[in-house]
Amino acid sequence: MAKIEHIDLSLRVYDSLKGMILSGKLVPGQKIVQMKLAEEIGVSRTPLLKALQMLEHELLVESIPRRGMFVKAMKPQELIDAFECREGLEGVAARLTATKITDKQMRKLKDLFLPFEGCQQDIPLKEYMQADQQFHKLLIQFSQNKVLSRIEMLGNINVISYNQGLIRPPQETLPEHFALIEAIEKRDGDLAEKHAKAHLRKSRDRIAESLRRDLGSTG
Amino acid sequence: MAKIEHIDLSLRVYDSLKGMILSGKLVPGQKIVQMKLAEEIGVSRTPLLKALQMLEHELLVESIPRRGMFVKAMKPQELIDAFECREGLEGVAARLTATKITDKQMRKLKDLFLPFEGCQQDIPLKEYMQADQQFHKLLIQFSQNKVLSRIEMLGNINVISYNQGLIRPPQETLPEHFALIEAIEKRDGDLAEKHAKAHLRKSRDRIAESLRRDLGSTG
DNA sequence: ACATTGCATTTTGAATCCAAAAATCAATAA
DNA sequence: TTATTGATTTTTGGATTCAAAATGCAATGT
Repeated sequence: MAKIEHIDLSLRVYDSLKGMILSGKLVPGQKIVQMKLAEEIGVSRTPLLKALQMLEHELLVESIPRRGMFVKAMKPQELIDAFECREGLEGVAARLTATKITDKQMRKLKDLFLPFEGCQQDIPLKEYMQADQQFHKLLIQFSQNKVLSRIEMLGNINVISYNQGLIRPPQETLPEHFALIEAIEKRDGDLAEKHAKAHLRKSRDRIAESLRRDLGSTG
Repeated sequence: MAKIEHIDLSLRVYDSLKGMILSGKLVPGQKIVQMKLAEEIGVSRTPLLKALQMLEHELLVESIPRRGMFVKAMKPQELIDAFECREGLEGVAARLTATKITDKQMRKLKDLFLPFEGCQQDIPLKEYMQADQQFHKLLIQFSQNKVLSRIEMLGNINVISYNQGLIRPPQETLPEHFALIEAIEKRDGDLAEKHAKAHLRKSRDRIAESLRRDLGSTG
């Protein structure tokens, strides 16, 4: 007999909300009035609140006690902070993955960027971003480190950067991805960590640069 | 006029519960019956649940949907995973701190281990552990990375290891702390990261070793 | 004795209710 | 006109209630 999945309401609300935020349907900075949103989704405040708390840990929602919850508007400095964390964590992930990865998993990693291998100039941004996203996700998954997998924040940083127009061009990052993949294929943990960190370091620098420009123009 | 602090009930419950868990008053593996515990603390299930969810993110509580919440009993492998994460994150923290630390903060770091400088053999374990704990906390604080500071899990790993008797002797780790402090004082980010990572690496190895012994005897 | 079924109890997840804090807005004073 | 005060409404945090799932247990059959 078929096993019926009783998925918690809060999880469904979580998925739905996360989609709304990442897609921009809920705009950054916007106040979330619990009763209104709950009604809109068609649930009570209880599961909504639980979902919001989850999203808070993912840097997608910000809570100010006794004031309310807001769709998080990440400022450049905080994005930089997040990239610094990723640098440490994905460095670890790359090292671990390099020592543990199976051939089948390796295949999966490599396939991700195959569609873009030929094109020299016109890589479709959105598709590339999704591949990038998936790549980093798999890197962590293949590391088999359960604690690492639970640091949810990691997965959103790319989309947030993308939404803010703060990403480097694919022509620049694609070779970096290939370099990392190559190091992993060689099962060279040290080198994999080095490439992963350098990759994220450069993305961080890109944001830091635009932060300096902003400060220069406004302050 | 004095500003009255309206601290949320859930935060008070959180503090109280965290103390109970870390001190061992709530024993690992034990099921948490929400109604019973709420009654014991003298609140309703609402703020208790919020506190429990916070503690889940800190690896102190485990939730199994539709089954209940349990005081987390961390298995060696998970502890190893956590140390691997710390290795990445505190490596970053050490590097950042080395570039940003003020003289006053430097003083604070150095003072932590002064009480143990003289003693060759009989360093009081508990006090040393607390200094260690505080040291790693300050390292992250001084890095001024807000995202890093929010990864709450980091703070508990030391106490958990201590509770499980899985720590190296102070005679071994004290020099490592001094080496890290020295690198920071020289404002040498690279070296600070190297020392921080090596320090945690060794602690991880210590746990991995005991895991191998366990497996050897039971499997 | 041991496994299986069905019933009663407990406990979780979700909805609702309530009080206190915060936001809104109009009336008043500077 | 711009602040300030105070009443009104809204919204949050917490308590309570309710339904459905999980657990425990006893009765039954093998």
